[in-house]
Amino acid sequence: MPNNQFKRGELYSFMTGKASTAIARRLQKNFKQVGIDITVEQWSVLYHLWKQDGMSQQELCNATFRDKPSITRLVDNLEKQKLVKRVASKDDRRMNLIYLTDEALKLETQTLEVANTTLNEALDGVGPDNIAICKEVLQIVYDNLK
Amino acid sequence: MPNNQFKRGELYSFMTGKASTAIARRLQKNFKQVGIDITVEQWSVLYHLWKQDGMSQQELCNATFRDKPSITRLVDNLEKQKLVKRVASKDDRRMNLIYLTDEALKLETQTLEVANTTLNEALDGVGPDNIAICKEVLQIVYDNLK
DNA sequence: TTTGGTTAGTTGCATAACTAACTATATGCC
DNA sequence: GGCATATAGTTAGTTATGCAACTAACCAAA
Repeated sequence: MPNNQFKRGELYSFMTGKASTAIARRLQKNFKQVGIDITVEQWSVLYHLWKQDGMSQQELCNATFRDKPSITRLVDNLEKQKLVKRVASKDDRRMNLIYLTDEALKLETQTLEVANTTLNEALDGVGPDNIAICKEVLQIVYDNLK
Repeated sequence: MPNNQFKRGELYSFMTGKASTAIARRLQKNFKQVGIDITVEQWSVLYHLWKQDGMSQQELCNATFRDKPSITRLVDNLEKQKLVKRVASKDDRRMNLIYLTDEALKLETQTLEVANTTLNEALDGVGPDNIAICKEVLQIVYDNLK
């Protein structure tokens, strides 16, 4: 049973994710502005590798909420840019373990600063309580649908 | 001056829009399931045309928060599927006015039902007050960055 | 009326997404 | 061991996005 009914005008912004598109665009622009030449999607992969280096592609799929072909190509492109290296696992030769290069390790601090700046631009004028509630709602939405 | 500082773990979900990705995927899946053969991006264009038929491509850019090439191609594909027609404006021959076909008019009610269902799936377990706050926050984010 | 700037739309190129089909390796059961 | 099945990753085809460069039409000022 539906717990909410929406008037037609209310559907749209929720369904199309304008806010998250706007954040992604701004983040991309801010990367560019400080001379960081990676896409936001590549950043999302690096983000998880900074937390735990040597993840498999499948683990990156789960972490980034992307499918396998997407990760294959993101890793392809990151490899081209010499930011990661594929290493075949010795335990299970089906698996590639993805390792950061020194180059990529250097990007961590710099990109997190840019991400922080971007988020502050985005949330300017929003109170901390409402940010918390919004995060919570988005988490529930994700859990409901993933 | 930043009004919020984020711990590293808090950045990610906001920046990558997992929730909106999940909603878009589910909406796409639900369209497919009831035999509606359009992409969610095409739906977002039709959505505005149902409200106001005969918009120009530039107006669709503003309404859908997409750039001009994106709209050009979405309209290309919608035209291929015989859901819209480009009509050169008589007042200003640079402009294309985009008109819905009868086929597309029939889709309105059906897709809005699917969208409503999808949103109810997404927001299951979220209280109305929190939904309102979340919408408000996302609107501010959008306004801050657009 | 001509020139220069602006606006509407298109095209080309690179990256990314989803689906489906594929290869290769691993695993479990007989 | 051998076969069926599952898992990890790749490839191919279609759609979509962002950016930059382009054409065509409009408009305003000299």
